[in-house]
Amino acid sequence: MYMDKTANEAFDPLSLDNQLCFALYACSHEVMRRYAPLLAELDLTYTQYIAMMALWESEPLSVKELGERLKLDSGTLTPMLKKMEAKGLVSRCRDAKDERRLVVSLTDEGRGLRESALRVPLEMSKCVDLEPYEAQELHRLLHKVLSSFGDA
Amino acid sequence: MYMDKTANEAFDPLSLDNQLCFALYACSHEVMRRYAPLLAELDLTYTQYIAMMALWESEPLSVKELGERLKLDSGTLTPMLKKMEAKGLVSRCRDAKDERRLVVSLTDEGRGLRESALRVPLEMSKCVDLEPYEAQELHRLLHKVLSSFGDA
DNA sequence: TCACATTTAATTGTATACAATTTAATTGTT
DNA sequence: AACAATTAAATTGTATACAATTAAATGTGA
Repeated sequence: MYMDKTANEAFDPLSLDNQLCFALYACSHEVMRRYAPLLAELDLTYTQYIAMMALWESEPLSVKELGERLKLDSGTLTPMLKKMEAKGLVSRCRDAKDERRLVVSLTDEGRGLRESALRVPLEMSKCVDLEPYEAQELHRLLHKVLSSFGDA
Repeated sequence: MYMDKTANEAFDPLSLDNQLCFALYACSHEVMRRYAPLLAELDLTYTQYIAMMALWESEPLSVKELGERLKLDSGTLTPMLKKMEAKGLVSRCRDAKDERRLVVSLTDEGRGLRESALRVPLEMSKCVDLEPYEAQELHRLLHKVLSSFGDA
C-alpha cells in the first residue's frame, strides 16, 4: 500500500512519504489530537465521543452492536463503557431476554450532553482546510478502502 | 468536521456516518489490522514498522527527529525503541556532542530486515481496491488535512 | 561565570486497541 | 432432556498514544 507517483523512475516502496498507510495513520492521530481539547470540555475522550454519537443515533445498543458500529471489540469497549457508566453517561444492563447480551443505554445526562456536543463538529470543520467537494471525496475514498476489506 | 452531502435538507452534524473523522479513524485502524499479520512475520508492530521505514531512509536519528518524522512523542517512542533495541534491530546511544540527545541507529540486522520488508507494501497494495488516481488523490487529501494543522 | 531559561529524554498516569483466553448463557441436535 | 457447539462479554497480556512532570544537559545574558 504505497503511492507510486511516477510509475516510471526509481521508486522506493518503503519510503515513508510514499505510504498511504502512514498518511492515514498520521492524519488520524493529528485529527484526534485536535479534537481532544474540545472534547475535554465535555469530559469525553475521542473514543467515548464516537460511542456517544452511535448511541445518540440509536439506543440502546448491545456491546456487540456498538462494537460492529465502531469497529471495536469488547476488550476496548468494556473498560471504556465502565468509565462512561461511572461518569453517569450510560447505564449497562444485562438483557433479560438473553443474559449474554449487555445492553448500553443513555442516561438523561448522556442524552443531554448531545446539545453541548453539537459545537464540536462545527468547531472542527473550521480548522480543516478542505473544499466541500474535497471533504466529500476524502470521505468517499476512505469508505472505499474500508469496503475493500469486506466492509462491515 | 463532518460531511454535509446535501447542504440542503435536514442534516445531522452528529451522525456518525457524516463524520470525516470517524471514517479516518476507522479506516486507519482497519488498515493497521490488515498490516498486523504481514508484519508479525517480521516480528514488527505497525508503529515499529514506520519507525524502521524512517530509519531505513535516514540514519541515525535522535528520538526528537524520529518523533517529528512520525509525529510521536518520547512517551511513545522511548518504550518502543527499548523493545526494538532488545530485539536487536536498533542501537540507542547518547550523543557524545550533546548528552541530551539519544541517537538511534540501525544494527546490521535492522538494516537487513529491509529486504524482507519489501514485500509488505506490495502485499498491502493488492488488498486495497483503489484506482491509482484514487490512491494519489487520497494521499493528497490526507496531506492537505495534515498541512491545515500547521503541517510539520 | 553563574543563575536561569531552554532543550531533550525519560517517567508517570490515564486511556485506548486488540489477540487470545475464559466464563456464562443460549442454541441445536440427538 | 442432555450435551456439544455457538455466542457474547469480560479478562489477560502486550503495545501503543499522549499530557504532564521530572531530570539532566546545554545555552544565554548580566
